[in-house]
Amino acid sequence: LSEDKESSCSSEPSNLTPRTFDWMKVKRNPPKTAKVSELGLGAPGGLRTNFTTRQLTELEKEFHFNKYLSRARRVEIAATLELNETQVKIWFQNRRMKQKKREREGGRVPTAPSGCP
Amino acid sequence: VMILRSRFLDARRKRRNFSKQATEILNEYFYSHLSNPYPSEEAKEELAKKCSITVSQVSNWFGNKRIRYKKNIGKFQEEANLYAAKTAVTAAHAVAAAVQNNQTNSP
DNA sequence: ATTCTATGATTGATCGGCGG
DNA sequence: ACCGCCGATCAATCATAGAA
Repeated sequence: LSEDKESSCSSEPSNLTPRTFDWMKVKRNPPKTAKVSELGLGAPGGLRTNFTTRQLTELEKEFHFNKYLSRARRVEIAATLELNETQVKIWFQNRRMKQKKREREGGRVPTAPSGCP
Repeated sequence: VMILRSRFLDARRKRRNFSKQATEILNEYFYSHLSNPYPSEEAKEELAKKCSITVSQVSNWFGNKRIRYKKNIGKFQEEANLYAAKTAVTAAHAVAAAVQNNQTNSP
């Protein structure tokens, strides 16, 4: 069961070993959203739900109003958009991360190496 | 029908491939750290500077590289050997230089 | 010009850690 | 023990650039 972890620095470059390290074995558990066991639907478990434009628009509107959601508001939004509270919660988390990312390195081009014809 | 796919105006529409040397630098790091290709924030910043790209782009590159590498290790075998040899040569030169320097300094 | 593949970016959701 | 958040990452997908 236990595999060797890592061997620091290799002193021999002739190591053509296609060794498989732990990070290559990492597997994520399938999404818990919409499982087959609940309703007799053809929707297989473990699918990345595609948000509709309407849902995204509403979420975006709400985000502009509040960056963080209260429990009550979350329940409300989830019901309106037909989503789980978890999905709404996660959407807001990801949205906040996205916001921060854009603020940090938003308006800037590292350099302008390529010409502009 | 054609409705429902409007991820309209995503930034990914205009995508520019990284320069050859940037990809070179990123691959060198990736393959010389194949046992754990997860650069720290500091390392990402350094790579970003050397490649003239943003830290996010460095993160994207490693994210894509890791996933695609493990998805099909065989497809990257050549590339892996190529960079392994390259770093080996670099290391050899470094050692040679050190030896030379050592001899001229302390007889 | 058309088809297929390589690749950068996006994003819903997971993992591990932290604090309340 | 439970829950939400953060930061990083995963994994699947999108859309385009480039090769065939």
